[in-house]
Amino acid sequence: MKFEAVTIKDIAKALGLSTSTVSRALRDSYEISPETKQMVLEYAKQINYRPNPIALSLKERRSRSIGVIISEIANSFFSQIINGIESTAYSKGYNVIISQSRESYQREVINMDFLSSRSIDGFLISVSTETEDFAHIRDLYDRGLPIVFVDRVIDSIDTHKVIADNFKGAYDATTHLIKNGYKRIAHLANSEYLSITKERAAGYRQALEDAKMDLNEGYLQHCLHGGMIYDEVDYAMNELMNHKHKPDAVFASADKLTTNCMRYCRAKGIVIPDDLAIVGFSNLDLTELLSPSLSVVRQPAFEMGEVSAELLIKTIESKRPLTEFETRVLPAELFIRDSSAKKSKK
Amino acid sequence: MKFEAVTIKDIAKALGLSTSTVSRALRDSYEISPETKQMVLEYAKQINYRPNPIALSLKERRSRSIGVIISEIANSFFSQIINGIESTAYSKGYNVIISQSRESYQREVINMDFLSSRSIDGFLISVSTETEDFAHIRDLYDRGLPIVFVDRVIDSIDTHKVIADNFKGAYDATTHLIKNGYKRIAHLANSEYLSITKERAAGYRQALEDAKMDLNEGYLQHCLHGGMIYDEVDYAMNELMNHKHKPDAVFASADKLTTNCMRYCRAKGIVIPDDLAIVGFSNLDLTELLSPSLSVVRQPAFEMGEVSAELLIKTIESKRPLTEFETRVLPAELFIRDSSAKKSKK
DNA sequence: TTTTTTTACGCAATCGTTCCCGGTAACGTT
DNA sequence: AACGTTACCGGGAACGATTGCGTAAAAAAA
Repeated sequence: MKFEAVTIKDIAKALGLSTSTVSRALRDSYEISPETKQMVLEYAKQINYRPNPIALSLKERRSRSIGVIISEIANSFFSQIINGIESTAYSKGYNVIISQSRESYQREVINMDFLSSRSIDGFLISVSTETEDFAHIRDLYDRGLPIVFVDRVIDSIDTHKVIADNFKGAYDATTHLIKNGYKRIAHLANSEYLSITKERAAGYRQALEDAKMDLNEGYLQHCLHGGMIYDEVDYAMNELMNHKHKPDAVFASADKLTTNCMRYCRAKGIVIPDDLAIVGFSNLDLTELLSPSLSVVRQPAFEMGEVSAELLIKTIESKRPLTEFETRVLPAELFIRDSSAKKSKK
Repeated sequence: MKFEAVTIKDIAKALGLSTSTVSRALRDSYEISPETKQMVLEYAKQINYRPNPIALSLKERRSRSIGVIISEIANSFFSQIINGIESTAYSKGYNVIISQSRESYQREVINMDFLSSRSIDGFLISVSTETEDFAHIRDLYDRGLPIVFVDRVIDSIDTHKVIADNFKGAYDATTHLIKNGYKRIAHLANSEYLSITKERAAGYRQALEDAKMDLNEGYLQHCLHGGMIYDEVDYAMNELMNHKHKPDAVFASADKLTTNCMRYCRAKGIVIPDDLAIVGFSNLDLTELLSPSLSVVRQPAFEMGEVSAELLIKTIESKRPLTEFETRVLPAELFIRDSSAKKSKK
């Protein structure tokens, strides 16, 4: 099946003009007489002419579409980021093509390869939790393809970056637990490779330090897939709960980590927050409906998407290669609910 | 910024051949000698040649990308559908371009217009709750653009359709409430325009009828935006709870309707399921973490996405316009949890 | 009236690819 | 020797749009 569109040629033929004249008339060139212009414009509107974007892309060697590499859209944080991206992209006439790595390095490489061969003008990337080797990204970067990182950035690649204030978010969350009387605060962390993991762990450490509390290295557990696989959370939580000094609170540093931690507690009969308090990074919009309602650090995902798309499009449309790049840090906010209620004396 | 790709011309020049020969060698044409073929293939691999998809699109008059129109990706049901779509689309070499209507008719029209002018080979559509007039869809359909409906279909347009068994899902959910002792079962329904609304309401009615229970018309409340706006749920629930015979159970027919119904109960101090039992259509993956855990009718969203993408691509790639269309009905499954526990005698 | 300038348009190249026509060898057949 | 086959390859026209350049006619200047 095919559906034939109207071309500039059809207009030219119908009006007895050349294609160049029609093209110029449509672009309102000065060297076309007002009468001709009006005639063309009217006819074009009448037959609902639309310039063929593919022909334009070929001519201008740009596709007006950007590729987005994220772990998965079924994650509130990322779906909100995408909303932000689409918002600015569409307003500037760009298409958005989304591709999910599902926290797999291999899929990330394959997807980027696929998209980059499909004439993408630039990439918006949040690397997978498994990604340790950046050759596939550096490769495209070196060939001059505009790239902007969101959330999970790569320090060694010099380009625009948009992140939340992970350090402060983690610091605030941990400090909140401390103030509410928790003494043994564990950290259920994301993959060690990720920038956000390091930043959040640093905030966690600093909070403990500022409160003159010792960091028990056994309280730090990493999950390579960011909690996407329940078993890794199960393993990590078992490690924590079998510790000789069982923690009384957990600071989880990702959406899935937080919810799967709750799942674990349900399964094991651990009462939140009496047995174990929980605060986690999460952008879920129904944390208050959970049982108990969940205290979270929330990132400004929509804005992050907007800003990163703006920066990417700016890079794409700049005449010459940029040399100055910025890193935008947006605030993360702590929402206190029941899962981290003041510690009960018992 | 721009990044220059290798073209067939570069290969031709480097190897002293014509572009036609190179093209044919790459496509393994019989009229090219094995030696030439190998030479071209080797060199192409060496310099990492990738055919320019845009040039191909122009030539073949197809873009190998499909447009998806849904209400919003931040909804588990739709994000799962998209996963299914991407899964088959990517495996067949198609790009997926997603566009969200956010349950707005106007946005749906604008987005479809935008995408159809961007050389889409076909559409996968789940109409918005507001969509009552189908002219924008019929228009494209009449011009021969392949279209497949998912979930929310339009009866009057003859094309492939993929839906869940809404009637049975609703019937099962309602029957389950009846069996658990609930006598006054209300139905919090989606927009009246939607096909799914009618199908689910029919299942609800049938279940009541089969149980020899009267349908109280006051128990049927519609929400024009499928619960996306809290206030409409608030209004509808107030109508229900102020009914002279206050219902003791609610069957909600959409994801957001269900969760916002819970929100309402929280806000009003209505205890679930003691004061009001709830069963709803939902594809949330953390219904068991809610308080109380939520009984749901779950749709096979991923499969629906897969199947619909398959049907769409089949339509796109068929040589002549199809005349026979199928409607695939996939099973929906009821998961019973605490929100619809057996009615307590009190 | 002649020359110059301006106006308004067409020609053709271009983007990267495919594919319809050729064309030219080197054979084999009569 | 003359012709037909076969194998291989190149030229060039598409696909739809833009754009530099050329140029006819009209207008302005000489």
